[in-house]
Amino acid sequence: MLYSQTTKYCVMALAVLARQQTDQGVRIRDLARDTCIPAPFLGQLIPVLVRAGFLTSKRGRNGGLQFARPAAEIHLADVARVAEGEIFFEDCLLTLDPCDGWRGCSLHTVWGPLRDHIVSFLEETTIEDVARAGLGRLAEVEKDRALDRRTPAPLALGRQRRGVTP
Amino acid sequence: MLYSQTTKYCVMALAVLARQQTDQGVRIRDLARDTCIPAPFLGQLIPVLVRAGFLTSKRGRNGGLQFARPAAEIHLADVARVAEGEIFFEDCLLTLDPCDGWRGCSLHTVWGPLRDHIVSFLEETTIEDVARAGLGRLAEVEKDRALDRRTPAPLALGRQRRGVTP
DNA sequence: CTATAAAAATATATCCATATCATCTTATCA
DNA sequence: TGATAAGATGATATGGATATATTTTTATAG
Repeated sequence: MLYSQTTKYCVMALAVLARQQTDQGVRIRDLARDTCIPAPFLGQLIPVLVRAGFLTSKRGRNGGLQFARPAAEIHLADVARVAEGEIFFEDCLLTLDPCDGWRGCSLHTVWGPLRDHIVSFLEETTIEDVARAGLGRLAEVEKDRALDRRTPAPLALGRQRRGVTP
Repeated sequence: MLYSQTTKYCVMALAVLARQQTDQGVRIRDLARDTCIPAPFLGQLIPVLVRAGFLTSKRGRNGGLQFARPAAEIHLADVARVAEGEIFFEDCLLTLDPCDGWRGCSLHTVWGPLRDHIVSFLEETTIEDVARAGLGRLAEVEKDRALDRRTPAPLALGRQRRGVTP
């Protein structure tokens, strides 16, 4: 995976929250249910996202989560920086020169362009992009599921991995 | 990291080996020294690369490692498939629709192009590319090191991470 | 002011990639 | 054939990411 499960959880949580945003706060418990992130684990991710300035949280009755700034201003790169650390962006995929780490890496001509491409993607894509991109396809997915219910899929060709998120 | 440390070790080992290839076999011990991969760990990676058909190994005196096929015919994607499994290529970075894994993922329009780009890179880049790409820069790196020895670097600005390979 | 609902904090457990260690097997040379 | 040099194998240790459970703090309704 390009980045860790934890980072992915953060992206998912923020994107799903962006869809549910109202003037009411959203409870961690509900967000966990809607994202299928283990609730206690999400509960320990949230304070990180709050401290990072993405969210505000309010305790007590009628508490919950809200965005501290618009989802359109939160980029995947921001999330990755918080969840993976700055090191993530300095990563070298192809280090060759022995024992000298990225500094001595002589392969930036090979790896560099792809790396730039990846970083651009993370810098340009916002949580709102993620939240909205799905909407167009949701109906389609629903139709798909309805079909599934009527005509069972053929055995073990395609579709086997349903539900698996590696 | 795009792929795991183990995969990176495999790529490094193969690339360094491609540079040292003679009619003699190369010893695991020496390859470990030249790549700075922990020797016992490399010793357990090698049989995997042998079984995958990248290398041949010969035991006993005058034994060692050799390529089973030209380094120019081994692609990074082949190595990743062996070290990470096929799942690696089906990975979804942005799964949003709750509890449905990659199949229900509605974000392929966002993530798909980058993903294709990454896979193409892995499919097109060979071990020989990696092995040769560095050669042009080696002299430069050597000069750099010589300079370092004469004029100590300023404290804690830049260069701090020398030797770190995240 | 008290009960309650919520997030925050803390401590602990689990799992997997990574790494190490000890032993076994094989091939060659003297 | 015995000694040695090499890779193969299997058991075990470690660390960090992931996950869970428990307790503490805070805010609000009533």
